Amino acid sequence: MEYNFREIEKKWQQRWVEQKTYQVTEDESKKKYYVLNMFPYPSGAGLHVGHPLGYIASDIYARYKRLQGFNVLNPMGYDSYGLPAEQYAIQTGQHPAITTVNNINRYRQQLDKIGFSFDWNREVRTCDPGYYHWTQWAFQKMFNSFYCNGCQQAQPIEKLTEWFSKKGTEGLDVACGEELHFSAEQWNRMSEKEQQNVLMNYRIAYLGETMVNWCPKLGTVLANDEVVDGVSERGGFPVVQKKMRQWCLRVSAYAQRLLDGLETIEWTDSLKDAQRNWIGRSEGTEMEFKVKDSDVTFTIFTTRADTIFGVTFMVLAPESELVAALTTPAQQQDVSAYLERTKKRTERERIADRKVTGVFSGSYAINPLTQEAIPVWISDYVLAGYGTGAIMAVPAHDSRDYAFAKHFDLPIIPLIEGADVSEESFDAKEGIMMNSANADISLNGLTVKESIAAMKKYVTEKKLGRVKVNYRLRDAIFSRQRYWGEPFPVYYKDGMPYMIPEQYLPVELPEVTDFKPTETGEPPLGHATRWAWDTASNAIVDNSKTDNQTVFPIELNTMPGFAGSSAYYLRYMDPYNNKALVSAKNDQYWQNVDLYVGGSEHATGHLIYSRFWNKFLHDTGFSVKEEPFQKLVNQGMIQGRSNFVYRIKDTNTFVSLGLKEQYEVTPLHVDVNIVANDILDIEAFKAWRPEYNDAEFILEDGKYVCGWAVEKMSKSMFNVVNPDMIVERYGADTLRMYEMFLGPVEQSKPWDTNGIDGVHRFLKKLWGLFFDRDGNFLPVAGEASKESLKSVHKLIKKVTGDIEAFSYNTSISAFMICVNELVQQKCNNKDLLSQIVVLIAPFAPHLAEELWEQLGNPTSVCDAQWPVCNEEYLKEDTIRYTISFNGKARFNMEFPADADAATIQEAVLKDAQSQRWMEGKTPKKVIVVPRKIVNVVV
RNA sequence: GCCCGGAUGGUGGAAUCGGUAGACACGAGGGACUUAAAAUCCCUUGACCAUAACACGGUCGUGUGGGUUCAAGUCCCACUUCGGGUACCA
Repeated sequence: MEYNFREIEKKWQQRWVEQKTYQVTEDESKKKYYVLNMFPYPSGAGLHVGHPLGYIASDIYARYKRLQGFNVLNPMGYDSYGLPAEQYAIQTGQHPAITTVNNINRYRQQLDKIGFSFDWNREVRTCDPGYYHWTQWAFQKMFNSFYCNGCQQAQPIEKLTEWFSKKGTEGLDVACGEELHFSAEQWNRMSEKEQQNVLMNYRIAYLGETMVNWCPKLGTVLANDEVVDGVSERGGFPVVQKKMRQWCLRVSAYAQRLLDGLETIEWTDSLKDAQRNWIGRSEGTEMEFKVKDSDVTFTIFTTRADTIFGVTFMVLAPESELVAALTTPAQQQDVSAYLERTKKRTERERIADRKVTGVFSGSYAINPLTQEAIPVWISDYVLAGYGTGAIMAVPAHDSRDYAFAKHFDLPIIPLIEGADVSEESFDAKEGIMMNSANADISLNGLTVKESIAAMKKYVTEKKLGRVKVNYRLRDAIFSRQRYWGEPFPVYYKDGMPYMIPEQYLPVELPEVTDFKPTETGEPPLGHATRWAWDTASNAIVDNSKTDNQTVFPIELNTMPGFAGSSAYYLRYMDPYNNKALVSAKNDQYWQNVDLYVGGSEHATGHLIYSRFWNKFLHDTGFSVKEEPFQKLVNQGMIQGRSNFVYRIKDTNTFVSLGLKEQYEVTPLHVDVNIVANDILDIEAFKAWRPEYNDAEFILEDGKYVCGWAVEKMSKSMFNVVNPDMIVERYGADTLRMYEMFLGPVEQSKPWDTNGIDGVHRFLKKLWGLFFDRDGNFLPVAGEASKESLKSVHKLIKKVTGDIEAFSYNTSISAFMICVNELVQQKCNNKDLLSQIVVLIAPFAPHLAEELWEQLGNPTSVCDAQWPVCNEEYLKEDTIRYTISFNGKARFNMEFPADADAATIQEAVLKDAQSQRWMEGKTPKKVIVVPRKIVNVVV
């Protein structure tokens, strides 16, 4: 009987649905295991063969864990808010909700064919009001919280107002936008509006005037990680800097905890490094500089306090508030002109040409150690947003300062012995200091590291400044000028934001007919006619009723993509709960994600935001674990493998790859689906496009050989392979196994359908162990042969280890070896074959179910028990040693498995063959590597 | 520039602690079965040398150049090159 995968897969997919095989419930009697994939954005193009890679990998793990007796949560959902649906809506007028649902349905159809063990009963969609209820709720929580630096935790804002009313800002140590100073008295005298304005400086979700990445073409701001090379990640449109009032999340408050948390989770080092770099912790010193002939002082941040004796000028960022204060009347004109010029240059231009520009402010600062007057310059190589927006420049030991000094002909004082600074600066933090002394302190003779420490101490003691830690991590901008996103549950009274009361959430996205910004430049929600909040009736009402008494306009921005994806893993734990994001009970049971699988492109976006979001919820008592994703695996990208044909110039004749050098040819992409093993199906090619109907071919060995290259998988390269097609031709089990067989999960690799036959053959061969050609069922109960026991138990050990290590490709190889051995051994032992079925179940679930049923088991193979390797069967009587001379392998000898090194050594030296290789010399040394090698050094 | 990760046959890729490369699979070549095809099965397949043949054997081989070691794909130093991240972060 043949392996009829089509029938088998259809049968079992149906049965899984009917019997709710993959529905999971909280079960205190079992240990939990939570497997999660990064949920997809359902794009219009559907799935290609690369998308399911991570899902298959995690599905295998989920099924494996279930077979080991864990209660496994393996959910799936959709990140269904986003730009493409909205862009499509703008172009076609089609409502994004409709395209989104269509796309989701298409995804679902495709996913269902692959046989995942997802519990679809727990599906979430970020655009579903029942879901974004909790996104809005979390936002309000953040609005009503501040971050206490002392206790390293978010706390309710009431605690802060209480403090203010008693002590003002005295002794306050909290995360804030700018340092404010007021007394309790002053606070108590403030109007409500003034108080609200002050609180905005401390809230974790706050409205802030910030420089944003504005994309005029998309009409929206973008987060830093949505901007790539100065253009938008989606669409590739130019992005400019613009100051806007935006909702922000005080992610920066969590910088240290985000850093520390990395130590407690099992992620790859490269991913942790990427996050560390993104957070960018840097320990340094803040130092005060007096301005000459003025009572102004300003603060700079430096990591190289040791180089203070080499400061020859100071630089302010053009946007710095100090610029106005330090510009002298004589320099006013030049400075204004410079500021005007830098404003016009976009970030992109600044990075692209990297010209040294700047202007002298006219003021001088006093070096606190040398008392020398040093000029203060203004230049755009100093950023307003980092540190204090002002630096001390040490051209000898900083390449940027060096370039500036050379350009404007400023002095360069070397501070490190032996450093040649005539051509370039010496930036390395190593060497012995010189030229660094005054009456009070000398760094001369110390190493750089010692000097940094010495200066920190000195600066602190002399109150010249303080030791300070800076982070590169910025607050996240949380407003988007878009339609297709979560609306903010916020209304505006007297220009101040107020939260719509929690019990009236969710605030549902209103209908609009136009998805573009309004004519007055407001976001698309400006088109909504029913978008005002009545505080009297607590309901959304018509805009026309806005009266500034009880009815107020609602926020027109929506939330960004990462809002909905930041806590979805918690929602899967309790998706139908309408009282809470997740019940305490379910949260307590599932804890956090044990294994998270997704692309590394989210390293500095989603994976930072959701860690932040979860830490915040943890602080406020809603998530038991501080870290959301315990172990993380990055699956690699599946690239496309394009095929080419070569057309001879100005003809309709195509020449095969091997002969193309003889002609002048143009390579053209050809649909990979009409090419097999790089051989073109000529008839299919002729039929592919009308202009090729009468194409002619120059063949080699009667075949047309195509060229190939690895490129991104995309329609325009004609290299998209659809999983449906593979499933149709080979079956889902073959697809699943082949995707894993292709190489390590973490590695990026091109999709090449060519090798798939091997895996398919393997499944047929496995089937052949159960059924002969006539359809007789072969397995019978009885005693297994010793060698079969060994083959199978070797496999159990290998596969178990490999799955744990996520090394699926080697594990599939092991299956192939084992099945070959069993075929050779003509093994028909029912017991052993049953074990094979369980082992293969995570990889090829449909086939496994079918065989499991044929073996007479009444329940699903999903509820079988993972076999355990019995080491007894693996024991060998004898072990083959490789005997080498001077490191060169010469011959093999067998020894009893329990022979000790001395016995082996002696036997080898006595052996006739050894005598031959030793040529009468006496051996100097004999090394016995247990179970492997005997090396004789002569 | 900085940080991270790679480089192994015609191809995808194997190879715990350093243990004597190329597992497994594809492709290719040859053969068996078949009227034929498909399917299936068997043999060969890193390069070079040796050999009438069978058998046995030799040299070189994991991006390049050095080094450590009885032994290096694996460790160390320098470099080439390809990915990924990040970028005036003081």
